[in-house]
Amino acid sequence: MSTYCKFETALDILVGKWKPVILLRLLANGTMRFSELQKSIPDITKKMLTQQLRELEYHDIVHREVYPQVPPKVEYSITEYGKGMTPILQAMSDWGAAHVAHLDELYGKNSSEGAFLVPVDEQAEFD
Amino acid sequence: MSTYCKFETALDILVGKWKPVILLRLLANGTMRFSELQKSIPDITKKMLTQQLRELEYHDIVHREVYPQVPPKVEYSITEYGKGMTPILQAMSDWGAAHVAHLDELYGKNSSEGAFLVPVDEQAEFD
DNA sequence: CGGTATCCCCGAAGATACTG
DNA sequence: CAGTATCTTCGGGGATACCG
Repeated sequence: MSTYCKFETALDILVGKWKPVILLRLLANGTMRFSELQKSIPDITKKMLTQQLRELEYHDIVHREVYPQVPPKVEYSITEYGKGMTPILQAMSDWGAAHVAHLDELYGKNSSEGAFLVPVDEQAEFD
Repeated sequence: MSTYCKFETALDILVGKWKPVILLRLLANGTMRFSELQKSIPDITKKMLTQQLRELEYHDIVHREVYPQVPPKVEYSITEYGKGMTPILQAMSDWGAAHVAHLDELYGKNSSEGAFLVPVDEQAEFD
């Protein structure tokens, strides 16, 4: 379990191809159904969405509310504890943005060629 | 290049199995030779060490100083720009530590069974 | 609708050997 | 000493099918 560095613990929560996106969606939209999440993240598979959500749930970052009815309905949201992450998330986001600028400065903007194909549509925060 | 989330940029720099450890070593010790780094991180291979260092160098986080002599001598250190990361690193570390406590609270300390086999030896900061 | 269960692939990381 | 070069392994993640 290589526990000689507590800050890798923080990383573990953000790592996994989809966790950042999921977190961002939930923070922006508040409460979302499984299918809403899936629609809002075009390329994710059910398997991945489920898996990442379960990990976030284990860490008490995401809350999973099951409505026992047919057809099933499951809603996800950020826990109160999870909201405590926002400052760090925000800090990382800000630093990331600044860093992109720094890289541009160092290597020139041409390095970001065809990027921004994704239209920035509905990102409420942390872009 | 999936650039719809600038904070993944921040993650990229910390991700990679060894980047956190390397960063911590360099922050703690200031300037280190390649071999010093390798010795201080027992399980890393030359290949991995080189690769991760190069990526950090590209991002202007780590400085690489080559002394043209035989046998070669190469020293690595954190750049001034790189030092600007410390607040976030510190924040993540703190949050990580708190989170470990939170998990203990939720699931009990027994979940950390055999951990801490590594003797905590020389971690100057961010533990 | 909100998931599991399987199978499979590819790229990150390990092992080993060689070099200026 | 500080790396490359090459080969191999391993598991995260994708595709697809099925289920309560």
